[in-house]
Amino acid sequence: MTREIPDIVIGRLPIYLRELIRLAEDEGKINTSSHELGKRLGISSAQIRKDLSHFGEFGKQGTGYHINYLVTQLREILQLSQEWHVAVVGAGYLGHALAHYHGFEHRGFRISWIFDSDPEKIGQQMDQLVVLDVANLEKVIAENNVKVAIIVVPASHAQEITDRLVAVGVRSILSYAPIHLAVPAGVEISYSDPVIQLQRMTYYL
Amino acid sequence: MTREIPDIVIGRLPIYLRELIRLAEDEGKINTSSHELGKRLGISSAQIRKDLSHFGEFGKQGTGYHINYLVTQLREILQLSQEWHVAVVGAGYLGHALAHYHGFEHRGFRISWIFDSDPEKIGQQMDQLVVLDVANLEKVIAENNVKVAIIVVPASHAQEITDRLVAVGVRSILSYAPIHLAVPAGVEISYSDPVIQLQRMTYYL
DNA sequence: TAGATTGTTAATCGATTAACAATC
DNA sequence: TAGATTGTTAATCGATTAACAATC
Repeated sequence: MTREIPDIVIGRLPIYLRELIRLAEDEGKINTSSHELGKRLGISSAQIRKDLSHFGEFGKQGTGYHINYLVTQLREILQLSQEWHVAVVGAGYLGHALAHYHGFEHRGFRISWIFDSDPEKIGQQMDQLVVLDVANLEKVIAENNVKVAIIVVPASHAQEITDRLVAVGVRSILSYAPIHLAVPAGVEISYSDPVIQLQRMTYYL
Repeated sequence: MTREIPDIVIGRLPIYLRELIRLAEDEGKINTSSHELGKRLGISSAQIRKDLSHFGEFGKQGTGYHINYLVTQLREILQLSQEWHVAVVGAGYLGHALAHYHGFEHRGFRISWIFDSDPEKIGQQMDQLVVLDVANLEKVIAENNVKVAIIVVPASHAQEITDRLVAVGVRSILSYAPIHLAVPAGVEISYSDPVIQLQRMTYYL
């Protein structure tokens, strides 16, 4: 019987991973401790050790964690050893920004396709990509066995696009549309709506 | 003694607000219930009632909630009756997308300034705005008593910009830089890093 | 009135933290 | 060895849910 690992724990692993890479690459550190990592992230050292303990024993008493080793382990756990090809749906300003963003590199993802329905945009070059007709969405996704997509279409079209993506096998969706989307069990969805984030903060002003 | 309302409750209020507006504007509904709202958002009706109960009694037994009334109340709670002027720091692709995004309208925010350090970009028109020299950041923020900012600069500059914003009075920051930022108590910070969100989802693939 | 739904209480469930033996 | 830090246990803390009297 495999223990069910809490979602909230999974959600912190990428944060640990990002900071560990920063420690190694930007600061040239070889080792770190749960205390050091926690201090930098505003997370208790106990929580970091507890989170990691769900997956194995990665540290050594007295010396802490070898950063490169822990990075490798976290990448395995999160299935980031391979590179995931990502489809972006919507070639507006935000789709444009995503197509040009280099922050995906070496972090497990590559934007490989971008779709739009506007005849003016279809065929246009965007960074390394050419904007494809969204009419071919199903064909491209299915043929390439795409599992990850980013939705940057208007709210009015987001549910339809979601349904089409899910129907042809996409199982991880990041949506920038300001709307709650319904997805079947087994499909992960994550949202990014700047207004929602700002509205939470104005409460405290 | 005022009850301390959990952060996690505050975080759900904007979600409720967004869906209530959708119910009213897109579907013409006048009333709703915690059950209906919860079903649409994938949240239990008990949680919605409990969350709202922290702030008062907004519903009626038998008939539920009058949507417009609840919307008004939530806007008051979240301090969205006024419009907050927002400074965007960074006029790259993402800053460009934010400047053109119309999703802030009627939701409590207006992008009023955009800054960059690149002489090529300073002076350029972006939607209704002109790109300002980041050297004038402190002056503009202080003179206009700006409390809310969005950071879209490279990770390498994000902490410096954060410190400068905080020093002149900004207290709510939304950062798109892929890095954890240190802020003093009393300053709220929220992050948006698409890679972090994608990495959490690939665990389940 | 009968049916529906609220606001709230108490119980349950789950996450975080403190503490420490083990050990590098 | 002495100091440091892990992984883990138990205690604490906090959030969610079930249930229901009140009442529209």
